[in-house]
Amino acid sequence: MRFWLFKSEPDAWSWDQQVAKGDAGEEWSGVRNYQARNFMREMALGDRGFFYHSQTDKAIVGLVEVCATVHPDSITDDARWECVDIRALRPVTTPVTLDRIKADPMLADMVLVKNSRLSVQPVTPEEWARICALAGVDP
DNA sequence: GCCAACGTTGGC
DNA sequence: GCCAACGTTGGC
Repeated sequence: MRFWLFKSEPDAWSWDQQVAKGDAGEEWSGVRNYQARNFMREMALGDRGFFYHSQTDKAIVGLVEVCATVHPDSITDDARWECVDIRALRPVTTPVTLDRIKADPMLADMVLVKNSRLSVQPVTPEEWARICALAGVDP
């Protein structure tokens, strides 16, 4: 199993909206960046991810699971763009903020820190375990 | 609201 | 194929 991070502006698509979709999940549509799309192509069913709120919160607020592998993005006819579906697994107990991540030597190399603009990004198993511990949530 | 970083587009 | 111009993102 691999680990990922999905970034969203809460004004556009929030954790609460994701939770409201239940186990059926929702398309992670709207990604228009090749790097991000390529990561989604690598995702397998059951892969886990962090749900990160950019802009206002700047924090990881929940855990998600990939519930459909890559398929055409339904909101465009442009065949270049594909996406996966994700569903909410559980919320974190303590949101892990960007400041907290930057302050942690174990997390200093995260893509979130190195390339803040990439909206879908890989997370290492070590980073996954560390952030789950900080968040007070089962991995 | 500003600005830096970065990705994409299009002219050559 | 290069590179300047432009648009977008996201932290501050």
